[in-house]
Amino acid sequence: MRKAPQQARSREMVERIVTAGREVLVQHGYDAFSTNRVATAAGVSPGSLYQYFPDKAAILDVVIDRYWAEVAEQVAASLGDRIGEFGPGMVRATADALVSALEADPVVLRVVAEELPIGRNRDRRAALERRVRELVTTYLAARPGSSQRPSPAVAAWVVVLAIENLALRWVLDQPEAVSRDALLDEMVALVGGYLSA
Amino acid sequence: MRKAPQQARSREMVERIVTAGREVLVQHGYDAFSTNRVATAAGVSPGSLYQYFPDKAAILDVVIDRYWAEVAEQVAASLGDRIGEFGPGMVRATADALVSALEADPVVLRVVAEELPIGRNRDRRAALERRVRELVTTYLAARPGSSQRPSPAVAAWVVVLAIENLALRWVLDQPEAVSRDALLDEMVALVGGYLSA
DNA sequence: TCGTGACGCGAGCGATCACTCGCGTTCAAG
DNA sequence: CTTGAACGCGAGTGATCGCTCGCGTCACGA
Repeated sequence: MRKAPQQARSREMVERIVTAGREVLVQHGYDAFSTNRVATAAGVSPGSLYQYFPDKAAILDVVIDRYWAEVAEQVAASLGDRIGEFGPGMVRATADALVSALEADPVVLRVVAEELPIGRNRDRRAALERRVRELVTTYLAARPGSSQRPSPAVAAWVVVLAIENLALRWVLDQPEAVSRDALLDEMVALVGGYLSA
Repeated sequence: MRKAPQQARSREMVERIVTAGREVLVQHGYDAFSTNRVATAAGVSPGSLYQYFPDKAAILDVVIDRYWAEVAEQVAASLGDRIGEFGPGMVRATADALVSALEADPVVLRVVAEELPIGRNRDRRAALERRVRELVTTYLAARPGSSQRPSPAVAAWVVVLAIENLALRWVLDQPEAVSRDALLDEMVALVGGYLSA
């Protein structure tokens, strides 16, 4: 941010810009995400954009940050709530939370996950994964069936990446052969089978 | 393609354009992938590009197509060779083939998988996945430990997506905690544990 | 050898882009 | 009320973009 908005009207303007950025992204796609278009959609002059955002990418980053932060929040919350539980129910609940978070706004998800150059998401998604992975690591280290073959950290890496991709692709591709319940069943089987292999 | 090159020199020019496109993509990134730059890198005039390519995206598509087709070819070949075998060795060999294929040109992989709008890759990657998934489906349907809980098609979907993401992220992120052998071990454990869960 | 179509060229067009700057307006502190 | 800073504006700048077009060159069948 070039400078911090101090008055209420400027804070509202920044909000309008970010919201408009999200809308332009969803409705017109990444290629049409131009500063002039975002400014028009926000009902703001192009010059006003640059009062608080250093460049076009900064606007995009805020939009992406907000999306992934929201997803991370939901998953981490669900995971944190059940960190004491053990067994398949906990896996299922967490997977459910992830799928639900991704399902919440599939249009934004599609744009963010399929149309954007992934490099832009990389840091944010890495943060989401790291956060979840650490929770899973401590969970695995504490679970009863200890003396696991892979270290908790490695096992967490495997589980998180596998589940993440399954959830992402299920929401985006909606494979008709796999119902939502079936997806969760397979996730539980995948994780359970792996950890007790 | 706007029209097919008929003489030898024009076929060579198309080749130079595609090769130059790959180089521009690798060295300057997606944002700098402009027709003028590709033409300059190929030692060709901008006008000549449009004799055989309808637009900029077509050049990019050929570059991407070639990359994923190569990966798919290697994985499918390895999978086809061992379609009769059963047991963890087959899983490991196939995973090894995938990792090797991705390792072969990590620079192109990084650009293709991280910098490009994924929408461009989508069809090609979907083709790769479908091809592999079908092979895995027939493999699962024929394997001894039959009467599996999930249908072979669903199990193949799960296994392919999980392994694909693990391989991709391992090659791209090179997590120091996970050696190449350890990665393959975990993949075998993941698949084996899942299928016998 | 000649004619014809395939080929290759590159200046340049119109459009769009990210971004700036000078000016008028609004807010809030004193 | 005064005043200076924060704010918002939008025409405009220079650059770059994808792409075209008219012209000269070359390969090849007859």
